[in-house]
Amino acid sequence: MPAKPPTVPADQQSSVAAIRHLAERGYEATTAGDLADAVGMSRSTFFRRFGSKDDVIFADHDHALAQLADFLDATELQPGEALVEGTADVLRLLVRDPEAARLRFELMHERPALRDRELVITHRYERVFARYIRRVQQPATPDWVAPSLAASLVAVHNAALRDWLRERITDAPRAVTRDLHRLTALYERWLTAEGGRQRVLVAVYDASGSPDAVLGAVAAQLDREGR
Amino acid sequence: MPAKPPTVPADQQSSVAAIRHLAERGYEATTAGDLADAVGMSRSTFFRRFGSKDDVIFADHDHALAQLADFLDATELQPGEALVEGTADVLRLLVRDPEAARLRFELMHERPALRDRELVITHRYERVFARYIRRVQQPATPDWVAPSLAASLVAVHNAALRDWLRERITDAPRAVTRDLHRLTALYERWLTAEGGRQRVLVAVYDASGSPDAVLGAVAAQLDREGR
DNA sequence: ACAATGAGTGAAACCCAGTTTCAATTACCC
DNA sequence: GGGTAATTGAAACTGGGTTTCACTCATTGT
Repeated sequence: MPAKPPTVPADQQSSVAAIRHLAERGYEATTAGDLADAVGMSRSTFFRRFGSKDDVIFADHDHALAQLADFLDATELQPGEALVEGTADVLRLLVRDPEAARLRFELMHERPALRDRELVITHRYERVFARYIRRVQQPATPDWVAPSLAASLVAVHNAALRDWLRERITDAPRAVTRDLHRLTALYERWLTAEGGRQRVLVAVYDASGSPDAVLGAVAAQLDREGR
Repeated sequence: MPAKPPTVPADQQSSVAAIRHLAERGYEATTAGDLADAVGMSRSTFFRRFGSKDDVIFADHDHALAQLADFLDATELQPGEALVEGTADVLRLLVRDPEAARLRFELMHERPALRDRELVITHRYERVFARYIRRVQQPATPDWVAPSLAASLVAVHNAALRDWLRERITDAPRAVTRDLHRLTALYERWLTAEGGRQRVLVAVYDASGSPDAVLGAVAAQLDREGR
């Protein structure tokens, strides 16, 4: 599989038409020639534009991936927040066109080969995440952290997408944001300078105060520590 | 790509021969027919046995995957330990035949398509891990935990394998065991009953005692909590 | 012993995704 | 307008993977 020319936005509509055609007539039953006809170009041009019969199905991933890379390059957010936001943005993009997402999903059930293809495509996100994490992580972070967290981000994203496609959840970006916050919290010590410090809170309180007063004092102390 | 018959051990030698041939003559330059000749069977039989030109390169993964599934089904180890041991065992198996591993590695550099193929194959480990984690995790564990941890296990494994192939480390199983212990520690609260309990230690002590006495009392209390 | 069944193999024809080549068309630019 | 470069289409070609069929050789039942 050779280098594929970058997908221009105009292709987006064509690709939806192609996906629709594939879903209606079946994946195997549709030849590359049929597909080319369906999107209104010659077989040659079809391959030049989309690279392969499979890639037409995942055309928007190119866009989402580029957007993610740009975002991570430019963001000023804290690393944990940046990862959560970046991942949620990708999901938002994929969820924006429910019809395409659902047809893709059906096709992937019909054809395991497409599942594989999707896997490969989503793995490119992993690489982008890992590169970003390596760039922003604390000094002396072990090598395994970046690939490990990157893989988890993609896995959590994919799980949320699946749940949404199966209609187990309705607000996928919200769900993924919640889950990702908990995930990145696990890695906080390598993502933020404060996370690395072991802290001991010594609370000295007036024994004559009420339990509520003690709790209040502890809460105030926790706030001062920053979350 | 249809169902592939399970790889029998006899194929293992054949597959090494095939890999060697591919590495020597180049991937593109070798047709499926050449490969069939190289391993001493007809083109038809070659496809029946290995399913595809790519799969012959990753034939041992079938074995490793089956071994992992059996191990996780049967083990009595604590979940965290089981995951570490299972993953390390897979790595041990892949590292056992350094020549095959290295040739595979070279081929994957030459042909990005093979990288993709490997990705798909290693993803099957993720599913096996996720299923096991879901089975043993604590009640009320959030849904995202199993896929997230499973993906990390595979990622850490792959990172160790890559480091070993690049000769950045010499004892891959040892390195991966160390890293995986740290990884599973992050998820301990969902993997063990003790990890899940939030504990608050309230130490009431005699203000007239020495600091050492206080520390001693605290230490004793911690011991009684188990660990 | 010997048919019958069935699994494994090879040969050949076949399908189709993806590539390559070349000619035709279009767009662009001075 | 004319010349150049990029885009498109047509057609032939390569090779992976499938299918069909015939053949061999165990295994099994009688």
